[in-house]
Amino acid sequence: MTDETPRAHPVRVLLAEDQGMMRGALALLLGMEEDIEVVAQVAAGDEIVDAALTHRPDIALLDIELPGLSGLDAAAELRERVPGCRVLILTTFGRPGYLRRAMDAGAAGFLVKDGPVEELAGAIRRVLAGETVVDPALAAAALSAGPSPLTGRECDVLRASADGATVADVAAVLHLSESTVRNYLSAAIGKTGTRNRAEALRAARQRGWV
Amino acid sequence: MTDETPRAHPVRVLLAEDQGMMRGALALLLGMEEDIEVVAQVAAGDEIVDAALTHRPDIALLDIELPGLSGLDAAAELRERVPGCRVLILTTFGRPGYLRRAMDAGAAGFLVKDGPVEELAGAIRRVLAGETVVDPALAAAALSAGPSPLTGRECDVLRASADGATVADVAAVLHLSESTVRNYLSAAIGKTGTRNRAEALRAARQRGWV
DNA sequence: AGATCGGCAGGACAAATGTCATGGGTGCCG
DNA sequence: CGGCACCCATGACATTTGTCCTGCCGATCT
Repeated sequence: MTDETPRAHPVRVLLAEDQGMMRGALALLLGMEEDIEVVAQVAAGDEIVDAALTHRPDIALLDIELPGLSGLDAAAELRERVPGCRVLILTTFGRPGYLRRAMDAGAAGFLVKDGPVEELAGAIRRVLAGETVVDPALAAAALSAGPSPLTGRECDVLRASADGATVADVAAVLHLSESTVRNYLSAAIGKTGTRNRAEALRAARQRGWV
Repeated sequence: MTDETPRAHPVRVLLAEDQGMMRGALALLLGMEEDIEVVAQVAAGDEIVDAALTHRPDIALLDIELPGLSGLDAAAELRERVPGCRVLILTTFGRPGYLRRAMDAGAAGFLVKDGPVEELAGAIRRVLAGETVVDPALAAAALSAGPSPLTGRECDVLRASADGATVADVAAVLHLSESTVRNYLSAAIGKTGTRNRAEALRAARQRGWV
């Protein structure tokens, strides 16, 4: 609660990452920095907001693929309920669509795990200084991808069609008629410019439309 | 250079991991241990053997999903060409089939990235002491899965059917007739006890049959 | 030599999938 | 109010996919 000059106390960081080894390694790594302190670590998306409310971090470092709640959804919720906390997304996949959705969710930065570790602490400091940290190449790709042309239902059906689920399966899960499911699927295939569900799902994921 | 008690020199470790952040963090982490020295880091599977030949590590810490050559294939090659080097597999996915194939490839240990970081250094020491390090629950699952009933061609066709490739696509890639492709696919679906290619591929992957 | 297994292919058939046209219902916006 | 987009549903249709049966070839084992 005592904030005075630029950097009175170390940056308080919340770390959300499901892989134990990665989480531990990152925490150790960040802990070695003079001006950074990892105040909370969580392994599931639905623990993020609670942890942020109790530990009041300056920055939340969020993975996207998390059990419970996606890091992107958690980011959106953080913006509302813990406004003082900036969000830095740290993810395996540099999909253009992820970046788009991260920005929509109010993230202040977007890092891929491919980069060197040294980038991380720097990105945290830059985000805290008010900068928006994004890989320029990725930003370009995200812009060229455009917004999603898929309707909500088309998304649902596409998602439910993963892993070899049949039309009947999807219809049962979503309480739709089989005809309707096929219609949505056909629409999604058309909009993605692909030849079948599998390709459509792949394309939609790639562009962040699901 | 300074020899003390148990070991004359620190354990020489080769680290193969494609995610830069993970690789860097692990290297830093292991480097902090007194008795461990990371002598080489590579990001691609096809660099592993070369690096091992030049740096002569005691242990190779290998991810499975790597560009170029899979960590499992690299492990098999290491056993042949760098016999003094033990292999410890470190992977995201605790699929039973991965474990099976790792053991077939002559790995001395199998760790999942989910576990705590502290496990890692301990596992390295235990492997070096001659132990075989495997998660017991995973070992049980691997045994219950049984060996692959799929023939070589059935595997090929299944793999080529990923991501929505059509029968015609697969036939073209593998230089087969469409009838033949459908026959293999049908056989694979039957042997996996599934309903279509997508499920068959999923099941086969899960059990390590591809 | 005969039996067996795997690779390869063709045909015939049923089931699942994808396409299209059509229509009704809702809510939103100009 | 009239469009407009989205949701949901039918029915008809072409295409793709999955199943089954048959057959040929070569390698391997007994």
